[in-house]
Amino acid sequence: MNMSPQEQLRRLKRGAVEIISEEELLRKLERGTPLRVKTGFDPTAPDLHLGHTVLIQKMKQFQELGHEVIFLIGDFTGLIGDPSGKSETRKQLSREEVLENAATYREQIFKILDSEATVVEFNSRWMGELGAAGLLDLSGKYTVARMLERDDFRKRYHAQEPISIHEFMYPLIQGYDSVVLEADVELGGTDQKFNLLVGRELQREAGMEPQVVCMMPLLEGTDGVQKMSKSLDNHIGIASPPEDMYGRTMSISDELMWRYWELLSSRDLEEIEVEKSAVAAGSLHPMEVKKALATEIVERFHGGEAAKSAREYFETRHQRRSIPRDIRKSFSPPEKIWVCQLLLDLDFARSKSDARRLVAQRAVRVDGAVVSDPNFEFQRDTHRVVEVGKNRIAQAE
RNA sequence: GGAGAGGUUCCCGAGUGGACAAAGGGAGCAGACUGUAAAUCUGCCGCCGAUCGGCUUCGGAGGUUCGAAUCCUCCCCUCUCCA
Repeated sequence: MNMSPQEQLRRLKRGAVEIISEEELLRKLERGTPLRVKTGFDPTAPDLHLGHTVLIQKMKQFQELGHEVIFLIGDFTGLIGDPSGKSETRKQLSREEVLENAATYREQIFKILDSEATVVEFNSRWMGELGAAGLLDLSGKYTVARMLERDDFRKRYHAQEPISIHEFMYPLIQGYDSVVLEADVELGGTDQKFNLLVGRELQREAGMEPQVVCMMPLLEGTDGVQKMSKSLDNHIGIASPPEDMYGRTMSISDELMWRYWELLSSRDLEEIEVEKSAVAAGSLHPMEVKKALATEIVERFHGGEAAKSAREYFETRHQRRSIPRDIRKSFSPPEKIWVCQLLLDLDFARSKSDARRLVAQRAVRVDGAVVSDPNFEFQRDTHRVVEVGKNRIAQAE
């Protein structure tokens, strides 16, 4: 794609929270040769969700502009676990697990990126060779005081929480990756700022031109408060079934919806603004706008047909509150079975006690009728569909 | 190495011999209300074919006691100060 450096910069800026620095990026773009754009991913969470796609979309944009995108799987750093999260320690992954996760990653990421044009790297490739001496040398390049500048470390330090020495290695290794890969640009979430900047310093020290860092916002999860993450269960997975994806999108608040539009949709910002004011003026129902958003998202990962049927499913199940024709989950019951046992078998309840509670709370329905007796028996010959709350439904074969 | 403070259910955090399956908050689940919105309100939130009752839980292992999350012993882990 032939585009002036200025125009490229303008496009690349969209959605980015901060670029350090824009001038440097412009200068790099002016060289006219493809830039090496690095983005690192942890190998422990192969289930990508919409939050990740904010970053991946940006990678794609670089790719479309003719730059070389490097998808780095931090299999070595994965052994440490990025300290930015809550979990201090992370279990070690076996070689097989890492490879398996990496394969899942590829599969998911190439729904968005061009697999031909993407370079996939593993940092164990050079970290393995670095050795203990090399690692010591690397750790000599930074000081404890500077490490404690990192917000996360500082907070934990002041809160008198444990910080293991090896956690300090994470930013250093990530920075070293940039040195090895000779990255011109590194993409990351705003939470990566510290690590990204370490890369610049290590490169400078190695006599290289420091990478430009480009930070993308962290997408809030469906709860609208915390960042989207699998462990908080506020995520929308890009591999999750269309109905689920659609439903979860619909459950976000109206305010959050605009954020999703901005960060996830390919629609023009101006167009989004128009809709926003129409909703504010009352001439457009927010639900309709949200449905369009949900449709666009499902479409991207599952195609138009799936998006359409997800919408239908949603309308039947939730808006009309009737039992949809197409139920994903099915089971083959014995002649008769105690409801609580059935709920447990279907994974609709954690335990029989839990199942009993659900019945007591009038959350359980069989063929649309509320079950109020905890001793209720599900009969194969007369019953068909079991529901718990709004989201759990299964039918007998 | 020395001195001190701690480790409680998914998370935070109260509880220092019985009234403790363990306060309170958060998360989660369900119900009401709705646009499956969000917010709000209400209930639930260890397990057991069980509204009684039984069993398992308070870092780990033992012990004292009619009775232990609470007392004692040893061990493991975290933090702080001193070295």
